[in-house]
Amino acid sequence: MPGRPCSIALALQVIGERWALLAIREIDFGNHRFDEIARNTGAPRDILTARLRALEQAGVIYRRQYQQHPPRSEYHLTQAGVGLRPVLNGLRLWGDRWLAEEPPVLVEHACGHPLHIVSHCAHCNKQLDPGDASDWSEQFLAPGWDRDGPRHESSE
Amino acid sequence: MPGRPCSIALALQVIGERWALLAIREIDFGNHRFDEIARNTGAPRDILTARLRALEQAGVIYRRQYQQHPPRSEYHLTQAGVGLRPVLNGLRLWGDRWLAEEPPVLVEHACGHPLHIVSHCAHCNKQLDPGDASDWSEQFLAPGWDRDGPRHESSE
DNA sequence: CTCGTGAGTTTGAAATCCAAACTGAAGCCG
DNA sequence: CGGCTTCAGTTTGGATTTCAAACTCACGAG
Repeated sequence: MPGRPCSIALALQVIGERWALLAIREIDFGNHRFDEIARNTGAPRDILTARLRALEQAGVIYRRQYQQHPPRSEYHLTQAGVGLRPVLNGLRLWGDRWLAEEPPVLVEHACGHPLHIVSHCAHCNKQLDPGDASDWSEQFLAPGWDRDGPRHESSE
Repeated sequence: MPGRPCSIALALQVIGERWALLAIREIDFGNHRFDEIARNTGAPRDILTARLRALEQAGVIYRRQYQQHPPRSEYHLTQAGVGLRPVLNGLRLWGDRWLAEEPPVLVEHACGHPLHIVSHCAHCNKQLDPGDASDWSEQFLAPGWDRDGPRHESSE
């Protein structure tokens, strides 16, 4: 696991694999059972099993047994899982904007209008995004790194 | 490609593969050359080549030759690519919040304070996220679907 | 007794991934 | 000139993952 140390990379280790986010989408949708998740994502069932276990491990979802004997459980989002909604929303909006042929799926905000997210800095309340969180190209670097990779001060 | 029709799934087909988002992160960082991207992501070079080609294909990045003879090109984000920043930010913030041991990497907003994004509905300007774009569990469904999968009205 | 549902597990072939070595084509250096 | 380094890939061959489909086990209904 070389590469720049970075929470994006960290996050992707947890939810970056092929079916993970779709499973989370389904659970967030209210489809808590294995078969529903499998059907609606299209994921192979063995892979889905593996992903769900990994996501549970990572604390993104948890299992609740709703019957034993044939032990059957439902999958639910933890707080961390719910915390992925902004990511899901971001992906959806991006997909709608740049990928969808027909913009079919409209999400409405509680206010009754189609959802269009704008991000603001929580402190100064200014709108974000146009690269305004700039300078992070420097800020972002962990100590011991520069833009060209790890800095080798003396030995090593 | 079964599974629910959905722009999240669409988006993931483009940027859902293992190294895609990290490559985009690097390019957004200002590292436009192949070797830098390879180094900073840790991706195998052949895979990276494939991903970059796919992303170019998808219109997320474009190549600009900066010399011929040994043809060498730089990678840049298209508008669609820049449009992924909210997703990148979302992932970063989520990773920082739920995954990072030490919250090491602080990104500063232009206002000089640490970046903390809040999302607002562009129309009513209310803050979003706590599942407030609710009801999408219904809104989200494409025609011909209900929560349990495709609806079979008559034939088919 | 047979069928259907639900949540997996097993299987074996096919697709991917990967690290490391290799390939030109310059450019720099003494 | 002869040799080293940079850059952007390609090639290689083995390891790992993915996948669809079939199978399992334990009910519950008809």
